[in-house]
Amino acid sequence: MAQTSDRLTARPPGRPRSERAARAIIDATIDLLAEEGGVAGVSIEAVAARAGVGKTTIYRRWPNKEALIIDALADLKEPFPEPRGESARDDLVAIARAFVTDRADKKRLECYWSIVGGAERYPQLMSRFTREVIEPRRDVIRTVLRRGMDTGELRPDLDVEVTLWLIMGGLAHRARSVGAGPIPGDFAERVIDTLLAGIAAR
Amino acid sequence: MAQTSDRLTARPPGRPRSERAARAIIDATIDLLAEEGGVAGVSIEAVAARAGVGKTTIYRRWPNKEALIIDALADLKEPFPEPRGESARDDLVAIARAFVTDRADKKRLECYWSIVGGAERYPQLMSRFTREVIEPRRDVIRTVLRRGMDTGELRPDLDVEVTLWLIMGGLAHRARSVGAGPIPGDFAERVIDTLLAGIAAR
DNA sequence: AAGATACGAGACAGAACCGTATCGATTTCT
DNA sequence: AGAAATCGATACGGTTCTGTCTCGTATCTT
Repeated sequence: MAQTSDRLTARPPGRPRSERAARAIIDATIDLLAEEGGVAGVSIEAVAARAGVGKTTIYRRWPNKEALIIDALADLKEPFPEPRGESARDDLVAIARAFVTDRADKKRLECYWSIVGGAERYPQLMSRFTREVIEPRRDVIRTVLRRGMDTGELRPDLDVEVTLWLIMGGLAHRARSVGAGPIPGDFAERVIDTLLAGIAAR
Repeated sequence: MAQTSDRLTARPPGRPRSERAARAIIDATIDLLAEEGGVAGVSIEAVAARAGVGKTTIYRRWPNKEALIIDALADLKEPFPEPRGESARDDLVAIARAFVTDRADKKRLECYWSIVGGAERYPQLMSRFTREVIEPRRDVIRTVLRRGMDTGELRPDLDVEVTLWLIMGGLAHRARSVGAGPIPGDFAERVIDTLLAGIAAR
């Protein structure tokens, strides 16, 4: 058998594509998306310049901006801390605190706002981001809530979906509101505890 | 005294500026801002075309896009229903319901997302919008919460600011998440009641 | 060494938009 | 009637970006 027909080591002829360039392009895309505060601010030219790459190198891999951003989003979905599962409150506080302080989560959140802001214009981007980044995170919170309902720590008749919107909406909003000053260190705890205790007198 | 010196009726010579054109420009700006999902989508050329107006007519009144949008935002601040004040829950539900269903509030909310999305790029726009549109609304909710604390309907040790973020963040997020389907008719009540009762078992 | 492909750089035409300028027509005051 | 300013329309040069193409160079396989 000729070596060229080995299906495991088969490789197209010529110089292989640079993995390094691909990484630089993805990174530049995410950074720009987070910084520019909108999909409109991410131009192929800006990505190429920041990545130190020719435009050709980008167009060889992606047909247009939207496809590039869609692929880049996959980069934001990965790491996620598994809740310890000892107490619903502790788990929620840990998640909320990461949401507010974690650097990776901060970038994620900025990309979130950039994409949500242009949701009408780029619906594919929005749905992809929702499916790959947001929903998995919602699922983790959902699991924590369900476990808390099972153990009796949370109300058995809890409205899980509404609670999800309250937690994520409250945190995301506060994190974005620059004018409101820096986020207090205990903000995450206060959100969870307010939600746990309720605002009605008893 | 010559008529021309009458300070009340004094008017510069020549054809006066068309009030009708000004309205059409403002309306077109708001509509575009809401539809395009971002400040970037609002171009002077698009505004002129939609308003049926020459670009000159816009530039005669505003020096650039940002100034135009800032003025246009004033249009979103006006009407606001005064809470009835009989019960904190009823007031909060009324506000939340308006937030989710009211047509004017819907447009307001879309403009909100457009502006928040580009907050880094247009900080003036963001701060103006916060001051003129968001804060007054927060104030109304704040008043309702304080009154509820006074009457004993709400906890005396309520964390008002956190509660504000939870309410507005939860509603705004749900209203924006297109992929999640239409908003259930009872969503506003469920948000307020979940918040009132808390999610912890008792 | 030869062939194939990718690389960064940059030229290119075309599109969109900015902000200014000019047009003849219109509206108001004197 | 005449002066003054606005009107919508459109032309203009300048900027930014798109997506294609062509350089000369670099890196692979055979």
